[in-house]
Amino acid sequence: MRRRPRSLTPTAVSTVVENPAPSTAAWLAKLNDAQRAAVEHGGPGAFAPGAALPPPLLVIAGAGSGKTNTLAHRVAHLVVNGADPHRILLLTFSRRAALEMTRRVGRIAAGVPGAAATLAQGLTWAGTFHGIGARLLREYAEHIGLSPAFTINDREDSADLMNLVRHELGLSAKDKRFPSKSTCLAIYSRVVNTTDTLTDVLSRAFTWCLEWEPQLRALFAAYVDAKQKQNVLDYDDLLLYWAHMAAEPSIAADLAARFDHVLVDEYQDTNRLQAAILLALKPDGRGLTVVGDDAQAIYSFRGATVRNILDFPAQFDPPARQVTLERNYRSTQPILAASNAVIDAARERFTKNLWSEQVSAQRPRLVTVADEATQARYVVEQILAAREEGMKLKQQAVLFRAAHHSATLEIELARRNIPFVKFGGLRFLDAAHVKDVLAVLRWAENPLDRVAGFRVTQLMPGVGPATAARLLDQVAACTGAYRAAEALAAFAPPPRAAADWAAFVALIDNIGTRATPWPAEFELVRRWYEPHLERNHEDASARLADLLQMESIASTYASRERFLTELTLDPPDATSAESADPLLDEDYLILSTIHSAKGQEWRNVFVLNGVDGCIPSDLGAGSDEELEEERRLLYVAMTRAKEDLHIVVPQRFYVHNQTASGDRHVWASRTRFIAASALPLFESCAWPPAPVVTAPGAAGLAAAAKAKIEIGAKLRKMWE
DNA sequence: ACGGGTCTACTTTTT
DNA sequence: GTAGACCCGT
Repeated sequence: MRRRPRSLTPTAVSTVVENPAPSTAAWLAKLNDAQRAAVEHGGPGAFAPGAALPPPLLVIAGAGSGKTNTLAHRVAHLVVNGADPHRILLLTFSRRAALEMTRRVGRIAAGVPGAAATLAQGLTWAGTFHGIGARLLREYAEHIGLSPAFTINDREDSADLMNLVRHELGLSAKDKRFPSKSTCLAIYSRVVNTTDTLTDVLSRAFTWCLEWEPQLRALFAAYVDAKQKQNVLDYDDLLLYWAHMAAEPSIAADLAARFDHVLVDEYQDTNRLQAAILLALKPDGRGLTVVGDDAQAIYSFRGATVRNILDFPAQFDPPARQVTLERNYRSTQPILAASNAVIDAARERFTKNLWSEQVSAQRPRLVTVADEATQARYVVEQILAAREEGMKLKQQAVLFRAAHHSATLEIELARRNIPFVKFGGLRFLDAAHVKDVLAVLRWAENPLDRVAGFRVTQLMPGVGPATAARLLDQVAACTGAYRAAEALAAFAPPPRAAADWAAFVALIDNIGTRATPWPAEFELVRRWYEPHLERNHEDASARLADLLQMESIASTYASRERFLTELTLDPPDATSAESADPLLDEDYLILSTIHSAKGQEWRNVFVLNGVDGCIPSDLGAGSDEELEEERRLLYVAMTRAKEDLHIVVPQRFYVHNQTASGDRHVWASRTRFIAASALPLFESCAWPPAPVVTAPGAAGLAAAAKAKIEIGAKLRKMWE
């Protein structure tokens, strides 16, 4: 599980010096010219409330060019020059990035006379678009017809609700298959985030669903209606309500007046809705700074569009100022040369090539191995060898396109007792027992939440969908403050649930009336749940361990509402080898999807499965646009490396059930993004190295290799 | 109306 | 290797 600081407040240092910063600030001396230009944009003058805000600024920051550092310095610069930190809005891509940024700003400010004291109060508005949206919506809820007690559905919950609605509309009729719940949600989400029409989205990305357009439209209308009746929001609503709120004249002025400066990180991965929010907050662009790199845009599947960053300057009159950071401080020149060769082939781009002064004789390695098992052994041995030379496991990372690509490696790591933490892929929160307990808490928080209620009531033996639906209708019909408990007490339980019913009602009554304070409430729920866990699951003890772990996490949140909201918006996104999580100071290897590796760096980086079919993914090679995004994905992976980079190419890998023919081996070739002309930039080798042999033996080997290739071609033909 | 059993179709990336 | 839809016995 991910470890994270629990506080958003930067380290307070009690230096109180009233002097304003000197005009040529010494603390900016370590920045290069371009970085300093970005930091000081708008002039060294005062940014005190009431003063004219600086014009809009776009910072194009190549990989490893000190982007985070530059942004952090800019925030510190604003504060040093009189800006109120409570009136600075800092939007980042992930919660992790927000914490990192807040920490850095605090650290920089600690070294600047006068700034530390101001910043000790904290940068209160730093977070993701979704997280900040949730906070603002709770605050303004009553003005926009929301109850402030709304709960937030994560993707799974949203899909479940979509499914309930789909059944109610009778769309699960079986003569012709209707798109699955997650497909429906994906379509809906894309319409919202791209601000395109349903017709456009269907014909561009979901052509096989075009015939269902009228039904989908009706489904989405009913879905929106259900969310409103139940007082729940999904992820997209956090942006959508915010955007509408910001466009509402009566609220817009108030909202815009709260923030003098708005800074956005990873702007290349924002979508049109997010751009609309920014424009509503800062119509003339004054006070607005966005930072990003179009070469690293990898989230278009989520509705992000690189047009946001490409079109940013011309959006304003006069156009936004643009500063480009091209000097890379992260990687050696050979790693950059190879990365540049990959991204050079991209169709449309506006950053230039990165350069670095860090010389190295070591080119990135392109390692051919026989299969995935050999790939795993190669990676493990290289990692251990590097550790022998003093490189900690934490300074090394293994990156891959899809979460399951690391399965073979994970087994090998476990076998050799190498601790690791994996980012991306399956979530802790997806486990049934975790969802059960969270559903109880969510239902207590919001009795109208039908997905939660549905789940909770069906934990009772003998209660299925029909009984649950009847019960929930009665809950909705009750008008009292604690309607769930009231309806439950009045409900005649099915015979099989009779024995458990009293305890159930007592629990819901207790937590619904907040009779037990948080976090003791969590323990109460967990104890109530234990017998049901044992009844429903074979491996109850392992699952109970998860719940106990969650209980200790719960105690670090101030309230039930905070716990639920934070957990939904920032789920623990890492899993470790054993259920016990590595101690904070223990050394462990990082495994991560490329998407989750964004913004990070390691001394030694391995990229798994550098083959066509993985990067680019078979599923992502559909259109030119998707293919370009896959190329950028490889670029992002490569530019994570500081000193050593290994791209591993298994000649043969295993595919699970992609077709009716079932599981099978596939003969793979090097990813198409590393063109033959780029090969000199790599050190190509095979592993394990071929044994040194005498001349006759070598001839024999050459013949054998030739035979292998012919067989490979034959076997490929079988499937054509 | 529940719930256990079986069949089938599908598996990227995430706030 | 699994989640969801469907069937059927209780």
